[in-house]
Amino acid sequence: MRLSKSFIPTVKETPNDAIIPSHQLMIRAGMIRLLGAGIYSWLPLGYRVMKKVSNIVREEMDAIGGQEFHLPALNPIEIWEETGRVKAFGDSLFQIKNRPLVLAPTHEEIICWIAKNHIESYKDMPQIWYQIQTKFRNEPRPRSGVLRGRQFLMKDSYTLDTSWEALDTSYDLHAEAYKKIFTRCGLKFFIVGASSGAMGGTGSQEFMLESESGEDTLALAEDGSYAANLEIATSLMPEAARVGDGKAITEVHTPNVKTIDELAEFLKVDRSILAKSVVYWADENPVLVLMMGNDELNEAKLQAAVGATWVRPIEDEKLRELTGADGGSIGPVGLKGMKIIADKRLEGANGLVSGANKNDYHLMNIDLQRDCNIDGYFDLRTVQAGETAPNGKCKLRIVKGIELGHIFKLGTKYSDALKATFLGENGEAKPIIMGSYGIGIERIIACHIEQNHDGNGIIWDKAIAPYQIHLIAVSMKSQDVIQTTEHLYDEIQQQKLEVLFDDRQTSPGFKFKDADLLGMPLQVIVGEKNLANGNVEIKIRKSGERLLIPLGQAIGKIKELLA
RNA sequence: CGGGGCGUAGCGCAGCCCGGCUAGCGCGCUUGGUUCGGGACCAAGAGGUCGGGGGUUCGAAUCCCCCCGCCCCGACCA
Repeated sequence: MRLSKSFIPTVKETPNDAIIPSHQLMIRAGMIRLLGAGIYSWLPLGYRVMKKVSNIVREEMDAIGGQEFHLPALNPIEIWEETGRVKAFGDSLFQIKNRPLVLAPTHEEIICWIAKNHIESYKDMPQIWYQIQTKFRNEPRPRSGVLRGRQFLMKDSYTLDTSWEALDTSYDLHAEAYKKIFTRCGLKFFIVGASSGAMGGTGSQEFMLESESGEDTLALAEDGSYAANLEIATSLMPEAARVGDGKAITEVHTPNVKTIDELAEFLKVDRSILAKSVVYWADENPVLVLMMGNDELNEAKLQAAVGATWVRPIEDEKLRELTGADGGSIGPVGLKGMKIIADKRLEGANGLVSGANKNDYHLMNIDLQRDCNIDGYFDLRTVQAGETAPNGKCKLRIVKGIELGHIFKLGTKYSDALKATFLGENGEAKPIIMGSYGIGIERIIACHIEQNHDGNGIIWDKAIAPYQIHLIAVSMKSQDVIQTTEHLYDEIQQQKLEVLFDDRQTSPGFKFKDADLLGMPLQVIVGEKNLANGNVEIKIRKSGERLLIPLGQAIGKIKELLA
């Protein structure tokens, strides 16, 4: 492609609306343009990258036996109602105004619909079905360029299996394919255990990229032995021990003591014998949660523990109505009308201090076994940086991450809802066991730039670079330079290499800056002085290294460097 | 949806507080000329419903009210 004839609108100045490097550079390099919040046009240069990434994904999906579909983005709303997901997605599901249709945010329903109609026997499975298509979600707050958009390109695949064991195999195939995909795209990623959320199922993992711009929080063991989304992360923390032979409960007056820190200070005791009580709504039901000391409650864990579809802190007024006291004086002893659960660290503990359900009073020497009806102990605390990793050998660090992909053992949620069954060997009808696996194509691109750029621009990996070579005619005045670059341009194309040829009538500095901004792996620079000595220059974008090569050997060297 | 910021030429911004000549600057763009190894120089140009609507005023980019859009933080994110 000749730059003089191309539409690659580069921008010198950093756009005002872009904060993170990938977003700024995608705009500056003429890859994308904003149309509305979370809606982007992909311009030719960006679309080349999108196609390359899609092809890598396609190759690896095909390699594990995947079959590519092209599915409708317009879906009858009835199907979504059958699985209860019109309600589950809520406002983030786009609905069409003049027809009972929705814009598909994902495709479990449609896959399941096809399976229901055509998968009849255990002999028809396993199947791996995938698509690379645009999804629509009415995100309340799109952000960070293409990292979170309202319309985005996603690869999803779905596996259909006859048993949970077979699902494990399909799942593992995906995990391996995903590693290859992200590696081929030149990303430094890692895999974390993730929450299954309200989707049910037996497990899920996320492929994450460490980044300050990430929306997820992750706990990572320093020795690499453990990585988990903070929603499910655990650490080794001492549990409360049983002490002495149970003193009787005593009430103490604790005026104006509201927080755990104030309480510890007031009573001159260690935080570890304090049991913090918080009350949450869990699907319309109040639940009291006991945490040790100042341990922070993890709402995702709470939601999973109580099996709720949503949880949120209770309102102050309602709290008073249900317990007779305000937050800070709430406790588990004698509390009626709600479930009480506690963090594992408090399992069976005694000698504890908690609120008396009477403002400005606390109870001491509480024995959870003797004095309370605890409905269950769960891991409910939020892991903090510096805590001991589960293997006991190192510390955990907490980082931000961007989710690139998610693999999910779905189970029978959708096949049950849509009655997608098959006949087993003994003639019995059973629900199809499903898995679902997503990759954000645009996130791969943005993340690649996040990880591979410098002050001058993008640094593409050759696997997904829009072009391999950026050929620069330094001076458009010299006939020698023009003829040589024109000749090189032809030769490179004959070698089936992709080349962007800067044949514009503009100053050398302008061309060099654009070349660094656009970030092709190799720059082939033809200038008058070097050419007079029979040489051309090859600059390696990543290292900045410059090689002087005799003109006749240029093609060979280029091929060698790109091999 | 809560909090904050912004909206003036294609891009980046000044002007607004304290209303007043023809609304400015840099980059980019057009034409001519000079340049040609790190975003060149000279000259001449084109380009604006000052986000939209309403109001106050002799007079509004500027003050008041309503609306829209974009960005950031939070909530949310099968």
